[in-house]
Amino acid sequence: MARECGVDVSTVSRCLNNKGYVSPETRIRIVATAERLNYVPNHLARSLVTGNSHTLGLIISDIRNPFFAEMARGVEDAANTAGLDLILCNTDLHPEKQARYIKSLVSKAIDGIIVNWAARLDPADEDLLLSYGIPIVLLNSPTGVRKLSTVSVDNRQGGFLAGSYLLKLGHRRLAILTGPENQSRVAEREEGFLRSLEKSGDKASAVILHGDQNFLGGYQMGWKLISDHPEVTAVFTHNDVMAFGALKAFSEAGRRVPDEISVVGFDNVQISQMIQPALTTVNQPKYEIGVAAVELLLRLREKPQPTAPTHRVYDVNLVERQSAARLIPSFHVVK
Amino acid sequence: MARECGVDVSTVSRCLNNKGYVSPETRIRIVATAERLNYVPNHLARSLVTGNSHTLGLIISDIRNPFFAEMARGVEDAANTAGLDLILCNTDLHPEKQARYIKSLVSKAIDGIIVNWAARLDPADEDLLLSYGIPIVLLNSPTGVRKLSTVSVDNRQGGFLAGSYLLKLGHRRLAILTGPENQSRVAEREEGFLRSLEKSGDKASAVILHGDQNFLGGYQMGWKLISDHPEVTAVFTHNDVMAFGALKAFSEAGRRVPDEISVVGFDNVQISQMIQPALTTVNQPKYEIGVAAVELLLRLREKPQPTAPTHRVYDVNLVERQSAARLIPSFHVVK
DNA sequence: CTGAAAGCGCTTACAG
DNA sequence: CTGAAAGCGCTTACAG
Repeated sequence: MARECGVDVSTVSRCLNNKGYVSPETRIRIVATAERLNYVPNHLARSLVTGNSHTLGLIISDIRNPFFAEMARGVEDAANTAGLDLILCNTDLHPEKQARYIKSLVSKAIDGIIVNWAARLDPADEDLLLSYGIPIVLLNSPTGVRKLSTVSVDNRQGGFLAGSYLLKLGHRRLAILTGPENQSRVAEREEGFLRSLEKSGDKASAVILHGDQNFLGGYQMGWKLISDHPEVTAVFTHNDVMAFGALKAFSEAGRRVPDEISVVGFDNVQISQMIQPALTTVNQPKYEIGVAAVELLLRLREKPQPTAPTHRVYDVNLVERQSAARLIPSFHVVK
Repeated sequence: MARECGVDVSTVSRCLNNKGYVSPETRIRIVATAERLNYVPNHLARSLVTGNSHTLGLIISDIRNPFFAEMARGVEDAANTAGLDLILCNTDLHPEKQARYIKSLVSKAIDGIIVNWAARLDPADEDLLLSYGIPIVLLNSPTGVRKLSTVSVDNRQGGFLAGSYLLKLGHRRLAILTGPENQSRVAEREEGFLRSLEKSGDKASAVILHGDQNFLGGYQMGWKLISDHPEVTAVFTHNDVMAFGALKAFSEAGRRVPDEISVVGFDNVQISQMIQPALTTVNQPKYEIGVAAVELLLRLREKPQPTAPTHRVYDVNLVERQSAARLIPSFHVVK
């Protein structure tokens, strides 16, 4: 490209990057030949010199989870706007897979990593991550985060909103279908829900079932609930997909939603408005979370490294649809 | 790292890459210091020399579409197994955005690109793509592909299966809710469906509605169908999400599925089994398509470039669930 | 305003 | 078996 044009590579470099002086005539000539040759500069070589690869890494459990797909789209759009590419990594929450990915990203001089951390985060993990010297933002707040920045959602508030809403509809026999207790998210949503019961002063009670955080888990717990606790009239699930599972179980068992049993989910994934009845659920700003994570990353890249971590917490809100309704006493099944 | 250990960088390189001779003693020493220093080799520098970046590009319209999410997961898993990272690009089917992404990937010396091509593919496009000298695999077969390899699905067969199935259930007044006619996929599925009607010999007829290929499009066409063609008892949609939209419209209109109207979708995305009634649909091996695309890419990377393109076409199959049923004459609404 | 030189951190023949 | 040398394709001060 340079010899084709009769100038030095350094001149081409200055020209195409718009830095340093280049005479108008040479500029025109260079741009013209670049176009003619369909010249694509080698970004790798540039990265090796400048030390930044214009690439971001996103580490999540599984892109097939619509929650992550929506968030990933926010990340990708924000990255793209900033001129960065996005490397996608699915860990299935395996810490070893996560560690492998991080190492691979670091070796590619990645500009930053956004990660939905797989397990508990102990101080040693944090120090290791920090030692790589690249910006890192967590998409959740695993217990124990002290030095890394995070973007998350007010899970307690979400649980509280769901509980308050069901109480307001007149329900007193409630249930929570949720995931493994050791996850901070799970614990927080449950806590918020239970706090709404306490605050109400009514003698409302809640059955708590733990299971897998997916469709099948929701389905199984749905059946278990019906057989073990037929008195329950309202259910809060840890996420939307579990709500879909519960809905299926209730339908198979002949329990009509929302007439006989109300269901409130969490996430507000796109499908929740497509199903019948449309799901009442706690909305998380998934796309915005993705965008915010990129923003934090870019800010970390500017500042000197050992800066105080930022924690951005988004509010959630309840989206009323058709899966929850006022308790009709006549429909109330008594054991 | 090299001086820390008292050996030359070239020795470190040979050792860590397991190529060339390294004495057992030095090997041990090198591995030990590498571990102690938590040394991560700079992959960028290596790529600059070897000319391959161990990264793949995946270009699709939108990762939030569950069809692509499932395919993307297949791509990512296969890439990961081969030691490659995956760059994700969402184009929203904008050709300019697509072109920008491709250029960016090429400049990063990407090992290959998998792309769900956005528009028609004319010979000039193909030549441009080929000129980059990197492996490229298309995830669809836009009309006009001659020199690029593709992985796709037998869309005609899918349409045919759906049509035959509905005919077998006794339906004679049918409808197709589909997307814009200029897309080859759309045309093929429609063709296959219509061929099943012709072959049957029955005097069956099909209403054809065109609209947006998403939930809203399916919803709108669902309503339109009910008001303009109330005699129709069975519907085939271009994809599952459109089926969800139609289902919602039918439900709102008080038309019971499958008793009064049957619905068959296309794709078999995970949610199709979660909804009520579970969707009968034509299954595409989405994950396998993603894996196959990576395989083709790797094969292209081995062979000398101007090799004959490969076209892998997957079979589809009908998944019977609850949204389609035998026509019950008494339920048949006559205009 | 432009070219020559050094260097980014590796790999790869090639001497020794 | 190991080191010295050249080079991957750029960028970045620095002369001229």
